Amino acid sequence: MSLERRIRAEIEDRIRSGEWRPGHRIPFEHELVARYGCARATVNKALTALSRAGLIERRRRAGSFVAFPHVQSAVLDIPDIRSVITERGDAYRFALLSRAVRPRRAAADEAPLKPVGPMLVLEGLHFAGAAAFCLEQRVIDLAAVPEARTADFSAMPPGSWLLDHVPWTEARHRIGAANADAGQAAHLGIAEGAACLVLERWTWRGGAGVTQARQLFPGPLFDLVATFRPGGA
Amino acid sequence: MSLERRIRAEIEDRIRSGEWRPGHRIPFEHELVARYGCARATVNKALTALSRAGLIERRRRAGSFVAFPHVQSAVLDIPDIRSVITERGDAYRFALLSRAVRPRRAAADEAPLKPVGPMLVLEGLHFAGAAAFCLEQRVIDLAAVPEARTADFSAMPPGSWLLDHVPWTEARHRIGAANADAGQAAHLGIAEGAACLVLERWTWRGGAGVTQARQLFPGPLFDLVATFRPGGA
DNA sequence: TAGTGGTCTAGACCACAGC
DNA sequence: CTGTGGTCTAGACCACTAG
Repeated sequence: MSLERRIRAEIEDRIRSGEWRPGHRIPFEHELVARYGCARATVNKALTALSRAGLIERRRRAGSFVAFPHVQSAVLDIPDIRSVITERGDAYRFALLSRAVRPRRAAADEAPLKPVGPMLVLEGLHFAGAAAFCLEQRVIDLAAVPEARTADFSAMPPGSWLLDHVPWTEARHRIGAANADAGQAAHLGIAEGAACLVLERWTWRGGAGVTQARQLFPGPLFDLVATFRPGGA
Repeated sequence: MSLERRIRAEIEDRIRSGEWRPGHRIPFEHELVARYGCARATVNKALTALSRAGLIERRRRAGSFVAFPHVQSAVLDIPDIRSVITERGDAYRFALLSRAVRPRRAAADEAPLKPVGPMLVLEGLHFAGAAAFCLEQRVIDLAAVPEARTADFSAMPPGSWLLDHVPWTEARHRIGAANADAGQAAHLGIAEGAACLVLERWTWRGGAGVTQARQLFPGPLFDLVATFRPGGA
């Protein structure tokens, strides 16, 4: 453990424990330098990291203060489906349901994918053990990824294949809820109309749209992840 | 713009543009020191920041490399409801629907709130203009926040009130989907059974549970936010 | 074993916000 | 003004690891 991490951890503990409440002024850099007997750069690095994490606010001439959690903002970590399943101890499997090549993109929901060329349209199921975990509908721009036309998606999920072949540089996400239609419900083994969590993802590479994925997770509550971020903007 | 930010931005641009593909070795620190004519600490700070952001991976004796987006992980930013609404240009309003004090916590869904004392149970609606935007059901531990017993929640959302009175130090979130029941549907002005996005939040202060909130957003697709994070774990 | 990144030092100058 | 944090320098030693 580096000294910088130790300084950071000790201050973070005092904040999280409530010993230093929001608004409390934490020691000046030169005071911490004296306390730890180190250079100011080391103390500064620790405090800068705490500031980036939103735990403290720093003001010139005034000092550093425990941040007020002004905004109820938080960050949800969306992990990879495969790792979610395997880390729960279940066996992961992907099954392709359908595959088609469409001459061009549909207008509505694929708007972020700019090119108007042939599109590969896939539908598949992610399994956790024997149970369906996620229904995935995916569109791949064949102009951006011509190799996808001959790729074998029968066992390998398209997301993983794409990662290996066309590393993305940018992604956007949308999250929401939708009632499962009859076909989706049958695939997922749930009742028609049951609420599903919907995760949509668009992926670009160097400004060019690569793929769009729409993933349905059967509810009622999908435990994603929890991350902590106080302060915020 | 500091020199460190400039170095970081220039490298980040080359990665995001696709000029430096995943696996590409970026210049050694001493090469960047020569290129920018600065100290190694400055270059190191820039590269360390890129490494933290997941854009590059650093290996001793080998160098720094553009990271492979191994994991399809991403981060969803969950903003404050009020700011979401006002930033869309709508007027924000909160209306309290019900208020009650329950002798102790219910067993099931409030498990993370450890204390078994009296609980304040609130239900309210967040409005965007005239339309219901979010139905909130909240439980406040009166042992942790005794002032809440006499607080006026008729217009001020409990989340904001709590922020002012009991700044939290830790929060956990869960996200999912649920079918609106008859009562919820009526409040939200949607059909019974319509899929809603559900956001659950537990808040602690110094290890003691403070409050639990369950928020229903009418679907179909709630545009939360999109953040980018390549690499990942 | 040689060269990389990880960390730290003991200074320095500056911008800026409180006093 | 004065003192804080923001940034940078020109070194240094060390741990690790790839060759």
